Amino acid sequence: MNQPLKVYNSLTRQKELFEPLSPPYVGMYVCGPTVYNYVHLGNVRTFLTFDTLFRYLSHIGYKVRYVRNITDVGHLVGDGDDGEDKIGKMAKLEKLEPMEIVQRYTNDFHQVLEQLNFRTPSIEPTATGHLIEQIEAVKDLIGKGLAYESNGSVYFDINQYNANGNNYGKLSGRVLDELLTETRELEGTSEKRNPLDFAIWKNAAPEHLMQWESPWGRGFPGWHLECTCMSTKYLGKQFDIHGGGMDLKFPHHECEIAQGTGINGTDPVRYWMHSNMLTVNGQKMSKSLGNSFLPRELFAGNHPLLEQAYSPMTARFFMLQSQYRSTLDFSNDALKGSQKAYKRLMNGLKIIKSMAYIPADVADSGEEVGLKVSTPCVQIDEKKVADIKKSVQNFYEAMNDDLNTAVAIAQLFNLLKYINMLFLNQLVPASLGEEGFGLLKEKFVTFTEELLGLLEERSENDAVLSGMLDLYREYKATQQYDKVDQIRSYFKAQNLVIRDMKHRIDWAYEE
RNA sequence: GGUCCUGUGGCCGAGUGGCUAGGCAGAGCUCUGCAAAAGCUCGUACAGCGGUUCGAAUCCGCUCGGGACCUCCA
Repeated sequence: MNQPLKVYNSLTRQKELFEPLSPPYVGMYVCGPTVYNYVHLGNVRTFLTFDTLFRYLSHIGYKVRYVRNITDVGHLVGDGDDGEDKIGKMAKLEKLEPMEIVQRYTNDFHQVLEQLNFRTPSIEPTATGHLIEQIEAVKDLIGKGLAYESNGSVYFDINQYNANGNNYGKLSGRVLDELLTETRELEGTSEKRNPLDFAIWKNAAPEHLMQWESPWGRGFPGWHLECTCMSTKYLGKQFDIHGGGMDLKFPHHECEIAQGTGINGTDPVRYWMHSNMLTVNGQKMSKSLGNSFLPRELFAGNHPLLEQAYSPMTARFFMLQSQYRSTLDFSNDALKGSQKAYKRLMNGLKIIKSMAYIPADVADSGEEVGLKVSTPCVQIDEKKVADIKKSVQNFYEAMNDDLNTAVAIAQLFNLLKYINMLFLNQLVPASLGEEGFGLLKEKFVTFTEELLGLLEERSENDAVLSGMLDLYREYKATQQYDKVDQIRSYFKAQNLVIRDMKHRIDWAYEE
C-alpha cells in the first residue's frame, strides 16, 4: 500500500500498477499441485514466486488472503476417454487407496515447502472437499446454456460462450479458428459439439477409482472447474491476483476465465501472473522429459545431474537470483556460485544481528566494548550513509518493478559491503550515525529474512562454538599452533570457519 | 505447421536509447604465525548482418541458434 507495486499482467501483456479491488485486502489464488507424485524442483519455482509476492504484499501493508489449492481428484493422463486418471493409476500401481496417495504426496509437498521456508497459505482447499460446489457450477452452466450433457459427461460450450460476446483465447492469445484446424481429435468420434469444448464433468467407467454420484450419473469433475469454484468461494466472483506456471496458461487458465465469466457474469481475475520455467541444459524441467529431480535429491546430492548436495536455502537463493518471468537454467556451476553467495549473505546477517550501535565517544576509547580502535574523532560519513539509503530505496524499487528479486539481491550485496567493513573495523558504527546504522541493520535483516525468506542454516549450538573460540584464543596466545589447527579442523568439519582478524576472532559459515 | 518468448563477458543472471547491475570464477594490492575472510583495484560483454538515430547491446528488418505453448504438466 505504501509502495507503488507494478506487476506484469499476462492478460494485458504489460506491467500495470497493482490496485486491489478493496484495499487493504488482497485476494490471491495460485494453482497448487496435483498430488499424485513428488513435486520436483521446477514445480517449486512457481510456488516460490508467489510466496515472495505474498511476503512482499504483506510487508507493504496489504492484508492478503492467499488461497493455494490441492488437486486431489485424479485427472486424465490423456485427452481421450480411455485415459487413466493419474491418482487412480498410482493407487493401482502401489496397491493403495487413492486417498493414501493423496495424503502421501500432500505431506511430501508440505515438507518440501517447509524446508524451503515457505509461508503457509491462508487457505489450502482440496478439490474433493468442493464437489458440491462443482456439481452446482455444472448445473448452473447447463442452466445458462453454456454447457451440455453428452453420454454422462458435461462439456463447456465454447461456441455459445463466444456467441454471448466473450472471447475464449484472450489470455493465451489463441485464435479459435487456428486452434480448430490444429486439433487432433477426429471428426465424428467425439461427444463434443466442438472439439475445443472442454469437460466440466466426466463420466466414469466402473473401474475408475475416484467417482461420485451426480445428476448425470457417476463421474468426476473436470480439472479446470475446481479452481473456479474454490476461488469464487473464498475470494469472490472477481478477485485480484491469480498465479501459476506459464504452462497452465492454456488451456487451464483460459478455461477458468470462461467458467468464471459464464457462472458469475464477470471476468474472474484482474491480474494474471505467470512464472516461467526452470530449465535443465536449456530444456524445461519436466517429469516426462526425465530431466527433473526432486528437492530431496537436490538436498542430498544423490542424482546423476548433481555434482554435490545443495541446501534448501541455497536452492531458494538460486531461484531468487533471477526474475520470475525469465526462464532459469539449472547447472551445477550456477548452484555452486549461489551457495557461496548465499553463505556470504548469511555471514553478513549473523554479523549485523549481533552488532549494536556504538556512539562515537565510546568507540574512541574502545576498551569497554572490547575494541581496540583509536579513531581520534568520528564524523558521519555522509557519502556512505547516502549510499546505504540509495540501496534501500533501490531494493524497494526493484521489488515494485514486477518483483525483480535479482536486482533486489544486488542491493543486499551493496549493503553487505558496509556490514563487512563494520565487522573488520574498517568502518565504525558511529561514522554511519545512529540513523544510518539503524537503517542498515533493520533493512538488511528485514529484506533478507522477511521478504526473501532466507534464513541461516545451522545446527551447532552457539554456546559450544563460543567455548571453542575461547579455547582457540587461549592456544593462540600461548602459540600452541597445533591445537589452534585442531580447533580449526573442528569448525571445518561442520562447514564453519574461524575468522582470525587483527581486532576480532569469530566463526563464520564456510563459503 | 500455428502462436509466442529468447540469444549479454569463463559461468549464472539484471537492465536500459547516451549514466558501474549483482553473484561466482580469474589477476593484483592491503592485512596476517600460517591460513581464511574482508576491503580496494583490474580485465574480458551485449549472436551475425543491415536500417532508424547526434548516439543502440537497448528500437526496426533479415539471417542463424535456443526454448515454451498448441496434449497432463508449475
